Amino acid sequence: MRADARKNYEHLLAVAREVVAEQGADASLRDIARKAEVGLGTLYRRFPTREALLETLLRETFDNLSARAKELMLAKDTGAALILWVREAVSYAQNYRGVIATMVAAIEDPESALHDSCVVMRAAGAELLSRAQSEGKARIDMEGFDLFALISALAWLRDQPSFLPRADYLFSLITSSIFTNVASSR
Amino acid sequence: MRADARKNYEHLLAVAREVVAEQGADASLRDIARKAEVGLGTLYRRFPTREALLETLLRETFDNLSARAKELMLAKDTGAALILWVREAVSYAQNYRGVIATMVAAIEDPESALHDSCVVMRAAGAELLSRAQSEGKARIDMEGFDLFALISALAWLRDQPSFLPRADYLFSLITSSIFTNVASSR
DNA sequence: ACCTGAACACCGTTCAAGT
DNA sequence: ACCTGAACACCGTTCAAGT
Repeated sequence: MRADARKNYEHLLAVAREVVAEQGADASLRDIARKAEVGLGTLYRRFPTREALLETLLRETFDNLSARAKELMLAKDTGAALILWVREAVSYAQNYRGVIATMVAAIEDPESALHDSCVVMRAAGAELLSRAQSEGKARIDMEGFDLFALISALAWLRDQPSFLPRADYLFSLITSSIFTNVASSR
Repeated sequence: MRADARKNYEHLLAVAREVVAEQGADASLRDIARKAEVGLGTLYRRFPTREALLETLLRETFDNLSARAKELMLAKDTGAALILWVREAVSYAQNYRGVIATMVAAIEDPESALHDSCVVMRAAGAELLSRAQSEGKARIDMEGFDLFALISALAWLRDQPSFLPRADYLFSLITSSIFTNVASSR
């Protein structure tokens, strides 16, 4: 990449990070380009889709979560390690409002730039889950898929201002289901 | 209302119901007016906001849910009655994709046309919840607020195509948290 | 009283024209 | 190689002009 292009790229990313943090994952791309003082086409050249931009913004987050999962695989209390990782995943997602819906869609769409990262993240959670299950610390009918869904629901709840006052309670309520023994569908 | 106005109104509603069922709660209002063969201003005259339109479309749903709650207050198994009502609420929400986010926002916004209906719905659930609680059939630290949040999360999960294959399981998983005894936040 | 649609200020996306 | 911004096809919302 040429030096001037590189500079544009870096600046674009910095501005995008701010704008997305402020306006959410569906922020106006036009607005980002404008605030970065860059032509709209330049943004599209570097990030052909919105997912591509989000993926770059979330790169660090995904790496951190993977590293954290690896660490937590060594923790003594497997149940606590699982919940802690879920909490961190939700907390990261909170940085970019609305990003969770895009991630959920991406995990079933191999074409999405976010696909691979989401799959890796789900796999990391699945490992922590199955380790807890092997010690009887999590219900055995849950799969990595379900854990990803639970994290998504928790992240979505956090995104709703109405629910903010009870966000911590709702987290503990919903995660408590991981420890119930049977599927009481009634 | 004049006869011609009434006719426009009815037709508009019928078309809106179809389009929203198909495209979700954020369907194009322009598209609705176009398909109803009515000027865009006519739609805005009858439904000054998107919430107003959704409220009219959901009128019947809200009434049904209220009636159902009343019936279920007489059921013998208070726990089963609660879960059944939650299931029906989620099922109704499913008719209009994305409507749950609007409802969640509306419940804290007295200006929204959906506000009152959402509050009534939450109150209906709260009654079923507290009846179950009085018999030890639901954890006592839950409030109507939390039940509404749980229903919202369940409805949101159902709206995500990725999660469809495990939707029933996820319902039973998350609702099982209602029966856990303590907040295991770990 | 009611209806219409142009007008305005926004989008996302593409691509011809420039350096 | 890279950048720009006009062009196109869409929005939501308002409101002057018509019946």
